[in-house]
Amino acid sequence: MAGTPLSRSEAKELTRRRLIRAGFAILDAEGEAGLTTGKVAKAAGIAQSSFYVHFKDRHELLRALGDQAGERLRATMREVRLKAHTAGDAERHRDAFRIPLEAICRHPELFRIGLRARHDPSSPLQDFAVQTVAAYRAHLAADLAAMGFPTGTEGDRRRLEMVADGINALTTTMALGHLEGRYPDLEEVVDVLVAFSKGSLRLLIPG
Amino acid sequence: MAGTPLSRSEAKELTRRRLIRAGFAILDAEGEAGLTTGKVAKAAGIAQSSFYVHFKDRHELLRALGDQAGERLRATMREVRLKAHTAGDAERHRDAFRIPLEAICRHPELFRIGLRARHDPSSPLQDFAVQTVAAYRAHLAADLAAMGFPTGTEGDRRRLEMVADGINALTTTMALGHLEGRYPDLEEVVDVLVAFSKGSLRLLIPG
DNA sequence: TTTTTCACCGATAGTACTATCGGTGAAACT
DNA sequence: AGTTTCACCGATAGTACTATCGGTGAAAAA
Repeated sequence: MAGTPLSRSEAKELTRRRLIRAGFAILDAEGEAGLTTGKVAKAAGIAQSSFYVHFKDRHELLRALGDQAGERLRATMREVRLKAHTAGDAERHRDAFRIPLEAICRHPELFRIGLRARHDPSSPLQDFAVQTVAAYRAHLAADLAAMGFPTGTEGDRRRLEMVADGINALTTTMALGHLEGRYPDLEEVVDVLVAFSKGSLRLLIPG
Repeated sequence: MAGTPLSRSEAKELTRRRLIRAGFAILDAEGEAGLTTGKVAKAAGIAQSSFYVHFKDRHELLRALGDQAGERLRATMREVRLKAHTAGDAERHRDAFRIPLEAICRHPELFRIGLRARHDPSSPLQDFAVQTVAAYRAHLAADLAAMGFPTGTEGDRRRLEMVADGINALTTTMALGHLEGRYPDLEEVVDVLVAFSKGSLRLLIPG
């Protein structure tokens, strides 16, 4: 190992990153109840009391983890979406399903944390998780609107939201099944998602 | 109030029921982290220490709540399924979606507890929740098989499971949206579920 | 009536955690 | 060089909870 002459601020930043990394690992393995200042600090190689050099309190670590999870997910989505642009047009439809799937599979721990927090009223991350899902649902609905599906009446828009909500839930569920090893072939998962969505989109066609 | 001359065992049973009822309320409102022996006991009107007259420890209460939740859900499903038998054949398909929806809406707190536990590794209810979902998925897949969809190859069976998994997720999501007030019309929810499933079932048809 | 049982109580030991405090040594200024 | 800063440490006060214990009075058994 090259002796790394870290400046003080660099060393501090490194420790903070270690705390965040340990926080994600513990959150994923043991849930929010298992995330204590002592455990994170120990996993990051510092004393429990030194935790407070980096975070005001336990709550602030959770907020930081939530923010970072959202940021990473957005970044992964963006990155993986770039590949879609290079694909042929016939593949575009399948890509619309494969991209979120890949984003989820890239960082399953973030995904699981969000899933858990969403239904946990004792979690400080609940609002964040609910908002993230709502934003994704709205994003998907907007994409469908851009594809030409009607949005004239309030009923139209609600239908669009329901379909978006459904597609989101399906993607989530299939990704979970894939991660658990039940659906090993990602292309087959895309097949199923495409089939489900074809039925729902037919509902949106006017007349 | 008629002075109720309860026998000792009747009084004990009543207290136990009060503890369970309080347990459900707290679990739904504050999550598993908020469910302490002190809070349940207080809500049931007894001292914290008296909690241990009825349960060996906190864990045993959670097990009891899990068992009872499963039992109640099964009972509700059975009850609501009886209505389907009286309906005309044209309505049978829609009933297949409406029945689980109504079962969920009848006891949303049990449903939310299960949803939360499923993704929480720190929850003693996790195994129970995961098994419940797996059982429901298998049940649905068996129903589809009975409807004549192919189950010859392992691939066929996996497809069937994926579709069942998807329908389950959609039902869950739509019920949640309905409970949150986003999809107030349950018949419209059924419309959307039918549309989604039509697409997926087309995938299962051989050829 | 007398005795036993037991659901409930208050008190408390034990545990696990949060957050604060004063001290320390090396890095970063002057 | 001397001085200051500060990331880290161990110790600890404070909090919230779990689970146990001996005591009490009314119901149940004798």
